[in-house]
Amino acid sequence: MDDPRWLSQDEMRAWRALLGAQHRLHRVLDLELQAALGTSLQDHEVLIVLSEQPDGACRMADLADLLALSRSGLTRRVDRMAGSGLVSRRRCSSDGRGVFARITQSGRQALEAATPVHVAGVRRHFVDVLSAGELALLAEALEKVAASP
Amino acid sequence: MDDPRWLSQDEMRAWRALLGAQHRLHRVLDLELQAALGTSLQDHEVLIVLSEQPDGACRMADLADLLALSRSGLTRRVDRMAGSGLVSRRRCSSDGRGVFARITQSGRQALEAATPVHVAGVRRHFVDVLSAGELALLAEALEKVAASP
DNA sequence: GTCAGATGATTGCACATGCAACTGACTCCA
DNA sequence: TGGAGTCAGTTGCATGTGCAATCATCTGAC
Repeated sequence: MDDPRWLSQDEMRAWRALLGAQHRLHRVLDLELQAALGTSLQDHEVLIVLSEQPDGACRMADLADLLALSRSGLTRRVDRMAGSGLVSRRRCSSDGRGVFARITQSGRQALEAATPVHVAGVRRHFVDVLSAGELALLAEALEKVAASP
Repeated sequence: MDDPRWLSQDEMRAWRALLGAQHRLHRVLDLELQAALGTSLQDHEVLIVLSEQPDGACRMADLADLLALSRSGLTRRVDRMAGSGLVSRRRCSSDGRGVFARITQSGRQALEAATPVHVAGVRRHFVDVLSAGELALLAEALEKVAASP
């Protein structure tokens, strides 16, 4: 129990539950979105983040951080999404190296169409399974984990 | 707030914290294990699960479920690990289609060597960031999420 | 006994990802 | 002004993954 080389029962349970919950949620939400609208959860996440930025645009590096994605991964995802017309690229006027990814009108429409499906999924599989108190504590606890050095 | 088409502030926080925490943990634990011993977190997870099975062996399909991995993904992972001698395959005597994956002696040694590093990482980045009460509640809440239909 | 259908595992293929190397652009100091 | 060092983004390459198709085996009905 106290041996730092091992985890206690509760610690192990919490650890495995975290792994299991995340995997299951990501998977089922992606499938639901695909089935309903043919759009991927990953594209949807890009659209969500961009739609929250001023002017719907964001520098590539910042976007990669917000999405917890590597730079090269983001380059290619933006490639694909630009190909489908969901986002556009724009050079940064003040820094010739920089590029903004920007959500397009078509991207906003796709986002609007997908959001009800996505939110319903998050509710059904996550929010509604928990009480308000559990949710609040979960948020607090996991924010500490995500932010810890 | 009550509009089922949107998430409340707290719900959104909890949701994003879950995504962020999981991604960060998986990434940092994998890097630590790679740096310390050159073994991947994924192989390590296979070894953990197998070592907990009676006789250190498990049917492929069951193992895939326990690891939250697709069947084909598991086939290939076991291929690789068998190549490194960490696990072995054995046909099931009572069902000619079935295959057992079994942890080898070398696999147990690798597991023993990696466990302190892995456990220390889980402690540092997850367990120690939270109180005992938070951990218990987290476990309970996330188990509900992982198990919900 | 045999054949149709179900089941466990594997393979073909396409695709998303990360790391490392690269390119072009910026900064800053001599 | 010019050149070294840094930085943003992209590309080459290797790898890991899932879905669909496939193969071998089992099961049950006749």
